[in-house]
Amino acid sequence: MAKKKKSEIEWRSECPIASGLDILGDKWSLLIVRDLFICRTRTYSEFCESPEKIATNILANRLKLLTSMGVIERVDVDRPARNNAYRLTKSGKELRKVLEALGEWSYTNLRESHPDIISIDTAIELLKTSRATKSSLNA
Amino acid sequence: MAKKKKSEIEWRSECPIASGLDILGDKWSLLIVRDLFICRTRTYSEFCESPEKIATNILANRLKLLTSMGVIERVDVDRPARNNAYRLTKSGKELRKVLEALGEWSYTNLRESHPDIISIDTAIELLKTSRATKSSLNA
DNA sequence: AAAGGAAAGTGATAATTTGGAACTAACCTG
DNA sequence: CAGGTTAGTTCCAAATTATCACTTTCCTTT
Repeated sequence: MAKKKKSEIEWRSECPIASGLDILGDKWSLLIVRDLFICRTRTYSEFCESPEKIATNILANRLKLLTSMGVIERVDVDRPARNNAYRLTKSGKELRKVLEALGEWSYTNLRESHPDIISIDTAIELLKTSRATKSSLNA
Repeated sequence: MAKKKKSEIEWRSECPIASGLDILGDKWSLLIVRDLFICRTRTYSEFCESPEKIATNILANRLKLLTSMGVIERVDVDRPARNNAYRLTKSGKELRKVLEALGEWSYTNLRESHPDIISIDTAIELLKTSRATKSSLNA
């Protein structure tokens, strides 16, 4: 295995929930993971097109962090960045239950304050079809 | 039902995952929820004593936000703040699956970068016994 | 082989949020 | 009714996020 610098993370405690939040506890990281669940692979510019409109520097920062933590990886590890999409690792795929539980909670509990909220299944459909072009193919 | 100002939240999209993160997507909110799952009720100063050491201004801010979103509430709605603990609402209790999934993921996937991480069950034991005093009683 | 274009980032700077510490207000309690 | 506790606020410095222009690389086209 090649060298990977794991973690400049400052773990706040030994608690697994706190530690998960040390990595994933922000508004963007799990959205990157969500996109990869839905589309399997995703290029840099495709991430930028998701409806939440992540800033490019934050995207670059999160992709680096998630890669260093082994949650995502390049589809083609040692080929140039251009059109070299990202995908979930085994570890990343294991986040499925977290995303499903969060999405389900939000759909049933936030509707009053956020009337336009849609179900996970609808969200998946939307994200998939909005960009059903190349990256869904090279999976 | 009395007036509650729901949400000054800016929803980034209609996606339930993104919307959940609009509220809970930070390093602290779910830790407050975690504490309440473990201890059932929790006072302001007890939250401050949790091992991650949240700053008091952020705590106040998050308690206000989670209350306004109906995730937590005062145990004794119309009595003075002093010793008036917080607890989960029905909505808040439904976050259990999110926390469990996150904790499980972290325990199995972060151990390499965070060797001291402990299991959820151990974390629960620790938090419970570290402050098994009053607030676990008035539940 | 050079020109052009698009994709993947970087960098500069402004706005917002966080974190730490001290401070205040309200209330029990003796 | 004095003193200590508890639940916050306020202030300010530091870190993070957002906006947006810029650079670089490499792929295609001629």
